[in-house]
Amino acid sequence: MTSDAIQPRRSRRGSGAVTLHDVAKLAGVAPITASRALNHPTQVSAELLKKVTDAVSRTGYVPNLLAGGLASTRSRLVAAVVPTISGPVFLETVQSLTEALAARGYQLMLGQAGYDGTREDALLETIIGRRPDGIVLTGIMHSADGRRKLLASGIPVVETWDLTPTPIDMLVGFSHVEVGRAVAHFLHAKGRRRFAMVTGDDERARRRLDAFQATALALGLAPVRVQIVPAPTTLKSGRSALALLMHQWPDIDALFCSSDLLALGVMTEAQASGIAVPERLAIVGFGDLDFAADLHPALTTVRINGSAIGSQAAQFIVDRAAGRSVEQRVIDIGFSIIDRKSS
Amino acid sequence: MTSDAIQPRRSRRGSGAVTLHDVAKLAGVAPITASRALNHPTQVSAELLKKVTDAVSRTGYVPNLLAGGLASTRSRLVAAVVPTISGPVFLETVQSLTEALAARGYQLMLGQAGYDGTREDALLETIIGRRPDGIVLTGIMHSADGRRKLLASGIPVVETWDLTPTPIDMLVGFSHVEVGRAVAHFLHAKGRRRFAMVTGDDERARRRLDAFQATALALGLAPVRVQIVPAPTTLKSGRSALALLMHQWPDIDALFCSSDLLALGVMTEAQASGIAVPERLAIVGFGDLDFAADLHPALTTVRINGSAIGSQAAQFIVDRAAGRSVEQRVIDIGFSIIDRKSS
DNA sequence: GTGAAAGCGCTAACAA
DNA sequence: TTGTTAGCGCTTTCAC
Repeated sequence: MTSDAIQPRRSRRGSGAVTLHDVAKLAGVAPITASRALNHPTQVSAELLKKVTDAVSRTGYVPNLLAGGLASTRSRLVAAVVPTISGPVFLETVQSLTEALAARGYQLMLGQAGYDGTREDALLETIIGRRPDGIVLTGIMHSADGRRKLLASGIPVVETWDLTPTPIDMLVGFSHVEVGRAVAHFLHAKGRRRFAMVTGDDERARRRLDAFQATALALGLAPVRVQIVPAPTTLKSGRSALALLMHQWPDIDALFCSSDLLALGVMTEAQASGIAVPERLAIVGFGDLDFAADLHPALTTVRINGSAIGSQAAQFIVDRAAGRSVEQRVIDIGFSIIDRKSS
Repeated sequence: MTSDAIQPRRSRRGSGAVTLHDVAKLAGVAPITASRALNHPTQVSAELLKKVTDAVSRTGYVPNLLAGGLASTRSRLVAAVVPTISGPVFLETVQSLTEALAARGYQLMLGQAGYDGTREDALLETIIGRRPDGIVLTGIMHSADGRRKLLASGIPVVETWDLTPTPIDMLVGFSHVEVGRAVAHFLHAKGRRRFAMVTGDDERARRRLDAFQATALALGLAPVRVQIVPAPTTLKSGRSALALLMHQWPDIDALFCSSDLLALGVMTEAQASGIAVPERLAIVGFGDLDFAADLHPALTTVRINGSAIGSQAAQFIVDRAAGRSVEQRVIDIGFSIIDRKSS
């Protein structure tokens, strides 16, 4: 297995893996020079560079990023916290974040906090312990204690998917209140008058609900009929929510769902029980997931540009790491209502 | 912000964060003793333990895991590689892996290799560079070069979601060939005779296809009609695949889809174009995603116990890290066909 | 049960 | 352009 040409150093400690010292020795240079050749190739002569890269490929050297991070206080690691990876809502954000970071030599580590926030503190501890160059928070968080820990850590933090009045550090999101308002106006303009909402039990969805209700009232409509379902939302809870709603208030004519998955459940139930969409009931989702455009009927939904959120968050962190001062710390990414057949 | 009681050490280098030295000084003990108190509380006196934990909470100390990992050659980090996190197939596995590892003090770092394997090498390099205590591979990988790198790194590797004849190290999966066979027999037993398959363009799905075809032939049936779609599979590609299939071979009576998402697309298209499911066309999916049971009609599908895969993979790695020798290195987790209304 | 010394593998700072 | 020195913050080894 191991080549006879290479004599691994033997010592009481250490992993036994090839180190920069081995590479340097083989190339006939000092360790720091090998380090420079690899990290700042422009600062060394072409000849030396070649000797070092040769030595690297001959030994199969893989830099120890733990050691590098410790010495340079730059781990090239960014942590992202999501409620759960099963929730498809943040996938687009995480995906674009991963790519934007990878392109700049950073790596993403994903943490799941759970919707209830139980693991939040333990998670923060392990995250901060890895000394990431940035932390991206999506859609949750905010025990006072968590805020304090983050602040104390001195690590750049980007909050996303919301606009809070008091951001910890940087922020890229949109207004959930505006979403609720806009959807109410949208449905009203379509001639709908008896609104209902199915919403997951999380804080942001509730803010959309509140604004949706208030706007309906302001428009002189009947009270919004509400069905709360546990987070994370599922197709199943959408189905049963519609069944309950139709049983209690058979005359509703428009339904705003707090996620596209709920909307899919609602549409499934509607189909199974012969409720015509959109004729009898207009349906609006939230998230504009992959499948929304291809449902039958195609789903009207609120689109959030998750990619933009991810790449902007990456930009924030990379700028900070480069020592550039970020003057615009809060970005409102907005949203749009995609008008399709279901409404 | 910062308490006046604590004087952070000033030096030319370092992050300025609270270190174990600071904690030790405040507690009036040697650094190594503070380290013991935190990592092996049973080895120190109760009195000393209290002094140290007090100092920790007063300073807000968060251990630097980079330094710890470097010194101990145990990073308490496990890397998982998936094709993409948008593919819902591996979510259950990743989720249970995360939880099983977190419960044992390990953290998961997620890497996306892409379905084409372009980023595979670069990804491996960064992963190995972090010196994880284990690497879990799901559903992809296997350039000869990648195998070599993994082998050379000496890091425990668990391959999942497949049974390969020549595993790199450890393996927990199931036979895709058996799946293809079983589904063919299942549909045959249901009285279906003219099979079709819609399948994503990835190697494992193709192996299921091959077995499905071969078994159909062995059963004396007509050739399986096949529609290949690009990976990752989507609802949309399911819709258009069914449209194409029905156009060319309107008499097919059973359709095996390589993912539940494809099946959902197929069912959507069937509904949109008035094809009765299961009367005229039986549909079988793969994955048993969350939503499968709640579709209308409920989706018959192949269930893989993703949680079991994840927790077994975690067990493998933790055992290895603890120095326990793993004698059973290959585990066949099996699969089952969940018989619902769509067939 | 507690501590001193040494070193994990790398890079910042300063020289030459 | 290259090298020397001294650490980054922690844990191992060995001694008391």
